[in-house]
Amino acid sequence: MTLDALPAHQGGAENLARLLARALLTGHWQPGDVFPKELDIGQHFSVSRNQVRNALASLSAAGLLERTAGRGTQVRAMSEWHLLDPLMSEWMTGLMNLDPQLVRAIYAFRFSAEPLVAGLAAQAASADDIARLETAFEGMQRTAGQPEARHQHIEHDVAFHDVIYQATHNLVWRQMGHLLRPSIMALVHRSQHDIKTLDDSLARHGHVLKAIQAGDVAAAEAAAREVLRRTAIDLGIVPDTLSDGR
Amino acid sequence: MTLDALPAHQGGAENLARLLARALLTGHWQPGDVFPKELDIGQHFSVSRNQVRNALASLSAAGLLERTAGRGTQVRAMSEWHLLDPLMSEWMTGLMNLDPQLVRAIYAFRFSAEPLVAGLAAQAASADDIARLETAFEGMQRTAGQPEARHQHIEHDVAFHDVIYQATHNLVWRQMGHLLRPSIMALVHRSQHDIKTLDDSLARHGHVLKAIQAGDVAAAEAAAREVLRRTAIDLGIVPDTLSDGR
DNA sequence: GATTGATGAAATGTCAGACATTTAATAAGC
DNA sequence: GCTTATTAAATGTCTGACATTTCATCAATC
Repeated sequence: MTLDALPAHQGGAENLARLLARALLTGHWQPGDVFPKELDIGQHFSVSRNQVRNALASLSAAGLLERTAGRGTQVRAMSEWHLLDPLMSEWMTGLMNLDPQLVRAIYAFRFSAEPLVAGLAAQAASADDIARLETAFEGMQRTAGQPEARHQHIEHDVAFHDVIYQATHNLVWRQMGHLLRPSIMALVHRSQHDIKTLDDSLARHGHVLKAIQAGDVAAAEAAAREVLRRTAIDLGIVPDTLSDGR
Repeated sequence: MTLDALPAHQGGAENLARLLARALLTGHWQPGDVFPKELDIGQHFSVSRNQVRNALASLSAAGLLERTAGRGTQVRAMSEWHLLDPLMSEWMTGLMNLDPQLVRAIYAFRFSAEPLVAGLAAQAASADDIARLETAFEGMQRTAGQPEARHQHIEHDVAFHDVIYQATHNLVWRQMGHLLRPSIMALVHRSQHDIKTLDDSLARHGHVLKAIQAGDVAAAEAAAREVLRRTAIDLGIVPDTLSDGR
């Protein structure tokens, strides 16, 4: 893989890092491949070696690359990636063509964890949390079925899930919510087609809201599971086969 | 807080980063405090500005610091820390005097998540996973009650928990297992005092092993919950009050 | 002929200094 | 008193040189 296939960049080491990271996340390089050397990258994008080094340092910190003095820079396998690094999360935002294997893994995680999280939220949610959850849900209702408001609808949907993670009032789960944001966004983007599907999805979200309002742990878990089943159907994933290859 | 109270450092930007990170993690600075400037740090530790900048870049990436041109470097609040960043995990390894609030938050997370993880492991564990789990358990048994082998006992204990996360065969949970390693280590260190406690802990671990061997999801969840209850008792944590302050 | 050692090229890592940019405080001017 | 220059101080950036690590090549020696 060469640099020529990549889009131009708009200046700034962060932009360069994002650009290269996205190329890696979408599989433009294979694990074990040698990555272009600093000077070549700098020349190709017309940036200083400093910028390149800063960008590569970020990618290296995220486990996407392995750099060793004298040898060069190598691309690491997906199992080495630091999926929970906030940088990754940022780079993944808006990426619609993520590696399918990665999408499945993240969905599988949510499918196992989110019911539990909803249950914790039902226990720990404050009045503020519930108000935020209601706002998000009303936003989803208001924008449902309006093609011109699709973007807003997705925003509300993602916010709904995020609030649930926040409502656990646990530092670790909260981080998790932030990190999953882009993945959830990507999943939501892929699902939700016709009106019928959308209504069903909306109803299932409503059940989660009601359960959390009532503080009913078991109901919240069950309702969250139903929301994710809906997502799975939309994505064409069979829930029985969620674990990664052995 | 000044730099004078910190230990000397052994060269290398990574060591410097770890040193400063640990000072932050153990509360040597308060949120909002201004952090020493690059040149002062460099002078104090006799390292180049480059090293300092690299170290500070890491701390900044982990959410410990916020750097803004012209103003300086500020210390961020714990809620802003990227707890799931692998760097954090590395910096926390071996730290015995973590902030109590942080210890509680991490334990609360494990208390909620680990039963689920054990259940997933019971579903997905391969023969290799089970073999590793048995090895770890046997190691725990072999070194139990021998004060001179305490370090090894802890290693086996941590390995036991790690294997469970690995056995889910899910990329995200696996990462989680790696990240929690140092925290688990710290928790295990604090617990396990007398023989009686240790025997009880060992028995509870054994139940988890048996359930996973049998592929019994519900039993694995219940057994993992019992292991964590034991830990909670040792730590003096009341499981009912696990959610963070509202 | 195989092993060892010396040499050199090529990559990343480090340093030092100058300069740019941002921010905030201070002084000047109306 | 308010606005606007000026200045100081911090982080950010660039550049060129040098250091270090790694690997390949080739030669020397046994």
